[in-house]
Amino acid sequence: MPPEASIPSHLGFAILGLLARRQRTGYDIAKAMERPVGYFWTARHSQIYPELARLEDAGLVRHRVVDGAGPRPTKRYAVTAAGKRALRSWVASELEPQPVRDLETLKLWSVWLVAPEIAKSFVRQSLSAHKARLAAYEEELAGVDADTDSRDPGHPLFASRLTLEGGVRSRRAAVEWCEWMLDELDWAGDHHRSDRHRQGHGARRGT
Amino acid sequence: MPPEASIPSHLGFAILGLLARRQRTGYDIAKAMERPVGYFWTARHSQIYPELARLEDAGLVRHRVVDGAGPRPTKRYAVTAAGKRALRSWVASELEPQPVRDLETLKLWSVWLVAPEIAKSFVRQSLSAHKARLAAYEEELAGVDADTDSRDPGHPLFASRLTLEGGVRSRRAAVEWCEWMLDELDWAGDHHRSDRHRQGHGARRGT
DNA sequence: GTTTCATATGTCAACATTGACATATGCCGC
DNA sequence: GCGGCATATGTCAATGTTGACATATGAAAC
Repeated sequence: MPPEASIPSHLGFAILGLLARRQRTGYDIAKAMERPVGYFWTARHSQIYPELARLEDAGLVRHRVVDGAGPRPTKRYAVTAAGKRALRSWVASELEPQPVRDLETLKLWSVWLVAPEIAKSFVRQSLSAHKARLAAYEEELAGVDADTDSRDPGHPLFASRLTLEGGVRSRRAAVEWCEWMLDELDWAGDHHRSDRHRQGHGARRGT
Repeated sequence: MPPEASIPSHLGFAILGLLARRQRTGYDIAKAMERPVGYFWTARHSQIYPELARLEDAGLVRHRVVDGAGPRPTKRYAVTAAGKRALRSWVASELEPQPVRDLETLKLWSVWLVAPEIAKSFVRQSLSAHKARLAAYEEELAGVDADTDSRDPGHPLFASRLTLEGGVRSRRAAVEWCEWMLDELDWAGDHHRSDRHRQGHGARRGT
C-alpha cells in the first residue's frame, strides 16, 4: 500500500488531468503547461518535478525510465488507478470559489489617473492580446471540432471542445469590450477637452 | 528623501489604487478586497498590513492615527505624491502577460472522466455562480452609470464603469457558454444512451 | 446579561510560485 | 567544428499567499 494519499494541490490535479489523457515525461508536462493546458493553468518545470515526486509518493502516478537525451535518466509518468479515482472524485466535488487575480482589470481600474491617449494605448494593447488568443483558440477548436470523438462525452476531446468553446466566447466578449472602451475614450477625450479649461477641484470620492 | 522606492508588488498597486481614490484604514482596504476590488484582485488582511508597512517605507503612502475600536491604534492611510506618480507610471507601463489560473476550466478539462449527469451538475454550479456575479455587476454598474462623473475620463467612476462593463460582458458570455454546455451534454448523454441501447433518435440543433 | 458581530491591527508557519543556477547529449545550420 | 536549440531533470533562495492564532472594545440581537 502506498502512503496515505493526501489530497493533491491544484497543480497536482492539472498534472493528473494531463496524464489521464496519456503518459508523459515531466518535460512534456512542462511544455503542455504552455499550451493547451497553459490556457487555463500554468507552471514551470521547477514546480512540476517536485509535484510529480509528491504524486508518486501518494501512489497517484508511477514512472518508468526510458531512453532520452537529458543528463539524467528520462522518466515517463503514467496515472495509476488510484490517481484516476482521485481525479474523478475531484471533478465531481463542489467547485470552491477561487481567488481572482486579473492584472489587466486592476490596471484599468486606475486608468482615470492617466490621459485618455495613454488609456487608449493601454486598451489597444489588451485588444491585440485578446485577438491573438482568440485566433489561437479558434484554430485549435476547428481541429478538435472536426474530430468525431469530440462528440463522445467520455472522450478527452469532448472536454477539450467544451473548454475551447468557452475560451472563444470569453475572448470574443473581451475583444468587443475593448472596442467599446476605445469608443468611450474617443468620445470622452473629445468631450473632456471641450470643457477642460476650468472647473474647481472639489472633494471627489469614488467607490 | 525616503529610502529608495523599489517597485511595489501587484498587491502594492492594488492598495495604491484604492488609496488614490480616498484615504482608508488597513481594515477598510481588506474589506474593499472583497468588493469591489475583490472582483479582480483579492488579499487577506494578513497580507495587507505588511504591504502597507512596505509602501510606507518606500514613501508611497503615509498614515495618521485616528480614533477607532481596535485593541491597537487605528491608522488611516493616504497616498503620497510619490505614490500617485508610481501608480500613474505603472498604469502607463507595458501590460506584461500574466499567469492564468482558472480552476473552473481546469476541472472542466477532465470532465470526460465522469458521467454526463455529473458533468451537468458541475456546469449547473458554474452557471449559478456566473449568474449571481452577473447580477452583482449589473446592479453596481447601474449605480455608477447614473452618476454623471462616470463620463469624465479623469474621474475614478469612469474607470469603475469600464471595469464593470467588462465584468458584465464576460459574465454574460460565461452564462451563455454554460447554457450551451448543458445543451451539448443533454444531446451527448441521449446519444450515448441511444447508441448503447440501439434506439432511434431525433435531430439536434446546430453547433 | 450574554452571545455574536463589526471594528481594527498584527504575527507566524506552511504552502505555492518564480527565476536563476546546474548539467549533458544530439541535431541542425553555417 | 562550433554555436544555438531542443531534450531532460533537478535544486535553491526569494517572494507571494493562505489560514490560524492573538487581542480588545462597543453595539446590537436575543
